Amino acid sequence: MNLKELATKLGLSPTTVSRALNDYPEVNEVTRQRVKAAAKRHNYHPNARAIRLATGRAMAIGHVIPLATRHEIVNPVFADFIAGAGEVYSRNDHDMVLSVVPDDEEDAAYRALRSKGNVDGVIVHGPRMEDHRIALLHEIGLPFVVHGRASGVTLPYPWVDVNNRRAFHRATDFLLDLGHRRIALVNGLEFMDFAMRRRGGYVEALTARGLPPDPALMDSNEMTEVSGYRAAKRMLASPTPPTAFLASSMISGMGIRRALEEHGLKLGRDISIIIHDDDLSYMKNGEDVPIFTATRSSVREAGRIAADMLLGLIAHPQEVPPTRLLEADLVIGQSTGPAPLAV
Amino acid sequence: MNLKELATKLGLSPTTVSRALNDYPEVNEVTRQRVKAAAKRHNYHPNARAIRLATGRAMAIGHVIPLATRHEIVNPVFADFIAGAGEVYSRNDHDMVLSVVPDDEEDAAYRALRSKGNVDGVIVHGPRMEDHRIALLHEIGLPFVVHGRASGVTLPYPWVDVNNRRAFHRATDFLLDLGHRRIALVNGLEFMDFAMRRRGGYVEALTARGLPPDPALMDSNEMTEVSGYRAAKRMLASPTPPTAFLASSMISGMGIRRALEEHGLKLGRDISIIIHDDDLSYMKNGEDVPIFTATRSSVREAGRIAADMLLGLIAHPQEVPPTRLLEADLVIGQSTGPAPLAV
DNA sequence: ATGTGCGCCCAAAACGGTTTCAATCGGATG
DNA sequence: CATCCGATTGAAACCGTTTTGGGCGCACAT
Repeated sequence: MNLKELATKLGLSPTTVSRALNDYPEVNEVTRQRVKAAAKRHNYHPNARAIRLATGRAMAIGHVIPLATRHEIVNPVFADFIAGAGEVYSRNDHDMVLSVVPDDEEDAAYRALRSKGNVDGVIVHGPRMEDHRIALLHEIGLPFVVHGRASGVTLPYPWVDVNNRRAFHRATDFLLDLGHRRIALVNGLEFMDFAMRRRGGYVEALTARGLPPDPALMDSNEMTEVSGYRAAKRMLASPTPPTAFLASSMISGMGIRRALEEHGLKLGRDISIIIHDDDLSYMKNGEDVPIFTATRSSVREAGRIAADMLLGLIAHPQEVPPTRLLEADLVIGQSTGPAPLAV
Repeated sequence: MNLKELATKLGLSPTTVSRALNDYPEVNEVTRQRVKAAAKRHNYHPNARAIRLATGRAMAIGHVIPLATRHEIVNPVFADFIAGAGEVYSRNDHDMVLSVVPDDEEDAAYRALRSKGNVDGVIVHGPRMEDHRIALLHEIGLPFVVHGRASGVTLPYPWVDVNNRRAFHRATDFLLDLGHRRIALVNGLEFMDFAMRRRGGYVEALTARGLPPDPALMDSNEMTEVSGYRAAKRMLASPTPPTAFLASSMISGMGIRRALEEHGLKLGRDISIIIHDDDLSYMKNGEDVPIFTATRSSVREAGRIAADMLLGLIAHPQEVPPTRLLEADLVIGQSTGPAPLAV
């Protein structure tokens, strides 16, 4: 059942039927109702491929997921971000198209999306410092929103980000207020912009209290259970081990906890942990009571906001790119306590 | 730059240019080279929307992700499955389109995908017992492959699944051989087909040794850290606690471990755990040495296989649907040991 | 010389919608 | 009564490909 068939069945022209269904004002209200009823009755759904060709719009948003050939890490927060963004797309009759490409083909993927025209815009994931994708997308003229920011990029661009710096500053302050002085940072890879900012907040808080940051207490790695475990193991083996950990993710936090347990250290009494909690649906930080004290910010909500922003940008291009900075909550759980008196 | 422009620039008809680029035999080899060179030089990429309309194929595969309105669990294995499938799609010039829809609109989403024609086929995720989606897809004539199986569905249908029953049978046997007699099962939700099969394997192994399954040792819940923790807490509070746990996922396993630690039980000595490990890229079960003894099967590889199967099915429809049963490895880690002598 | 067949290419018709431009009609205006 | 206008509708062009159905020229067999 296509438009032409429906039109003849109604004794109308395809033009009128199309206009009736798309709520154009110039069609008689009676006709419109008749058309809509017939469309429903005959279960007519306009062919998406034809619409896209005719309108020149893809009605789709792209997400390029680079598949790192070496470490092959699929970002764990990705699923939740996608879920949030996807909700918004569905509500607005847009498709979400994911391109999984080897990371050395990422630029080509953006160019292809643009020139083949199968998306109207893209979300940029996991920005790095000086991320070159922003300039690329500007150049090829593909609307986009960055999830995160890219320090060092001078062009203005639209983004949605968590205030990572402030979150980690607060978390560090919280530990300092509890008397901790040797606070370890188990961070993500620091060429990632968010990780750099977190480190910035941590260092800032320490130096504000006259404490020089200790390189031996700073780890930067992929945010996996194992690397959290290893970092903690290494630091705990030191003659002057930390009394508190600041971890970049729930998963690293679990690795740290495993290391602590092997050392017979009781969480919240002998040693403290604060994590950053992306509020992942499959990895809740406890239900009623949080497992870890945490800085929390829902990545799913970030997905919704970014998707909304991008659709808005496509519909009404702005001269000055919109931005949105989300603040993380500090939730107090059972993983933090006063610093033990002796080292 | 579109086909027509390229054609006039070459002094050829669009027909010939199209044929040259698509490697039709009836075009002169010299002409073909000339066309291809020009296409590359002018950076010509055929418009995907036009191709789709003209060919009637969407060159895209759909994945419908129901967004449970109540518990809102985004399946943690989903990201890795998608990554695997996405690799295959990219290699075959297909798009992957994700539809995130409220779960009561899932059927409508499949119908819409079909009638609007924006995908050529779909992957069905998370099949349940008697899953009605299989009949639905048959009815509307949309090619599909199920990731998992649906017991009780009599229609033949294509699927890719892990041998969950055998995996859990083997794991249970392994624990029995170590002398464990009170083995707990911390399972996923048992209306899910995979969970049912796992329970089947577990019960089978127990009864084969004359041990009646104890309902108090069987938990069925969402596979989160918290629910693993709770199940373990509850069971450990019993006067006759288990000496071993069988967990449906890495994440539940971590929750169980947290409970054990609170009870001061040493993993691998006082108590054993075997998990099922989907080999998620962001949640490796250790690197050199496994954290948990586990039944392991890469969900990412399953994604690749399912995608391949679906593309094949679309290109060459089969009368008898292909199926693929993957066997899980049993990898021995440090979380298992002989049953303690006293209860 | 006359078909015949093949190699190569093109004009035009799809594909299924949207959009531009024009037409019709009844009623209001002057 | 002629004209103009707003309300409706339709014919046809268009979006950018693929595909159908020739067409032309040349070699080869008859």
